[in-house]
Amino acid sequence: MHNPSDGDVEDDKAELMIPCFRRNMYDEPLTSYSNGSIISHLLRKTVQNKRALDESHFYLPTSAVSSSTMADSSQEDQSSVSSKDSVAEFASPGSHLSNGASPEGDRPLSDHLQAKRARVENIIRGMAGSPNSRLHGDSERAVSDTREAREAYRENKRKQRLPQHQEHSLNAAAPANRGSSSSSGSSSKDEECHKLKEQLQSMQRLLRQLQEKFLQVYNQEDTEHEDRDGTGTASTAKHDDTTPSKESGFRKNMDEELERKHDRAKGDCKDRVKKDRSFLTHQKEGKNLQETLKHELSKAVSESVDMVFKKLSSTGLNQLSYQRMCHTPENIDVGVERKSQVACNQEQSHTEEPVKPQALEYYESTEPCSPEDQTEALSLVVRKPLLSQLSSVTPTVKRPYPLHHSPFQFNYSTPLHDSQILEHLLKYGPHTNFGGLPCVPPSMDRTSPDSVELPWDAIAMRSKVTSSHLTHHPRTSGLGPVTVDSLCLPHVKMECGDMQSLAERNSYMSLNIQEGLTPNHLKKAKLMFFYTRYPSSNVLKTFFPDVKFNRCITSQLIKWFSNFREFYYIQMEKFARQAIVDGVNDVKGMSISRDSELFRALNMHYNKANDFQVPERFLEVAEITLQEFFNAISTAKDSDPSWKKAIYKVICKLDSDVPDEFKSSTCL
DNA sequence: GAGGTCCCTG
DNA sequence: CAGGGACCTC
Repeated sequence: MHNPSDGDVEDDKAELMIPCFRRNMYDEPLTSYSNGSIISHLLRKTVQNKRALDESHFYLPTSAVSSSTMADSSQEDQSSVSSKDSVAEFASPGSHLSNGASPEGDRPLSDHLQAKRARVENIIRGMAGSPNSRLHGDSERAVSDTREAREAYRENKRKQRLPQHQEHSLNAAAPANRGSSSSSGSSSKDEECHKLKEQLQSMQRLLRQLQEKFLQVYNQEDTEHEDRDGTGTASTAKHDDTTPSKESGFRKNMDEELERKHDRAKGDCKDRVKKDRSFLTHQKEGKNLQETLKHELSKAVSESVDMVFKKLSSTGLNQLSYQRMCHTPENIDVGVERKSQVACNQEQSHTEEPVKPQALEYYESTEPCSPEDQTEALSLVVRKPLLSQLSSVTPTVKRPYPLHHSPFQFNYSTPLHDSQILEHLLKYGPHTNFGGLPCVPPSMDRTSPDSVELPWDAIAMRSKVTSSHLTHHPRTSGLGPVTVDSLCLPHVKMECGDMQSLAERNSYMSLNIQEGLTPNHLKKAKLMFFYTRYPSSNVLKTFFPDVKFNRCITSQLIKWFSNFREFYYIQMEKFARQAIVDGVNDVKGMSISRDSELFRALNMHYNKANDFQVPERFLEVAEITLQEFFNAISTAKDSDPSWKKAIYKVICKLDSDVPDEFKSSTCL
């Protein structure tokens, strides 16, 4: 495409860079928004401009350049690369102006130089120009490709330019402002634009200062490294390409443009540069300064972009975006907190000046609305339980997790919603569990799709916890303050009044007449295993008060725990050996968390319904056990037939007290 | 010998 | 998980 003008580029290098510079600065980013035709169009324009200038066909006055009016008819045929087109292209704007620049040849050569100067001035003014005209003008580009091409052409004639991405943002943000550059939006918009403009101007001033210093250094080195410009540009562009953000394109273009500016300025400011050279006598210093300036320059550009973006994000874009979010809150992963915050944002949206970029704040901040406000705003009963769960389970960790994953992780202080209790009371009934163990009977229907799968008694227990045993087991799960302890049904009995009394009677009626052990007893025994691995007969008698103990029953209970231990130790040995096979060298690597496979295996065995919050102490004991096995096996002690006995001896000392709740006769 | 545990088997 | 035998401790 450059072939037509390859031969005569050199003379007007400075000017020729100007259109390129402008495109890179403002127009090229547009291509990233999908319009390839604009690229080719602009490239053609570059060639045409070159030719027009080289041939000194005419002088394009500043006033003409600043004009945004142009006959569409002259733009329709821009696609063809011909001198004729270029003439028409430049002639048209002029012909529409009062001074009516002549198309051909009657322009003296001195005017050419004047034109150069005017264009340079235009560029400089363009950097400090108001974004308004561009904002409005560019918004038209989205209409159609043809329209965009025209508009791009038109833009090419304008002085005022704003970084493309910025305009793009405003485009998306304020479609209502689309229209001619002269049309004004609301007064607040203008204010915003004005502020933006000022900000941009200040940044541009800074940029120019840096640029000048940059040029000094570059020109100082110029004599030694003639080809440095190319590599410098390439490296700069390469550097910026590594930035994956949307800004990178802009920054890249800015840098490229600055490089070109530097070239241009080399031509324009040679005198000044020569003077400057005399001050830069030390190459090394110059290099350092160069690097510093490069850094400063890119930083300034980056900051400028950030500031503009920040500013823009606080204007129409976010008004619209968060309003959209407000209207479709379900599109977001919302807890009720967020929903309520939407309500707050909606309130705020009525004000004309959102102070912060709310689209961002929407996700980051939870402050704007107080919990009281949330409650007030959310009158739906359905949501309230969710709200209370989210806000009270782990106030500091705002992680809404499904209830059915950890049904017992409730805060003691959590007020249980009446409808929730009622729902479960109706669903399961008090008899379901009150007559049995604190845990859910195997036969219990737990397949309810309802998120609250825990038995009603467990729910009821949440609201009131007695808890002497809390002092015994202060450590709780990391997920919630409720320990396994609160799970036990006895809480209900002790604190739930009539209903609990009913359950108690039921319990006695159903269990006291039984002489044998029931599945509920077995389940209770398994849960007790989390606290004690070696319960004495007395302990068993204490915690199974509803069992008529005889030798057989005692033996059976003891046998149960023996079996529990067996499984426990088998698992420990298995995992310890596996760890050794896997190359674990240090016993410190043998830890057990609730995510551990070993824990899951144990939990599956002793807490199959997973409706019991395993006490942290059990994890500790299990970890110690595992480490004991690990040490014994890794030191080949397992060659001794009775090598496990030493381990048993250690573990049996780690028993904890079983929570008093297990003693309750209503438990069994 | 009673009580308890471990180990094996089904 | 139960049954049963071997073994240990008191």
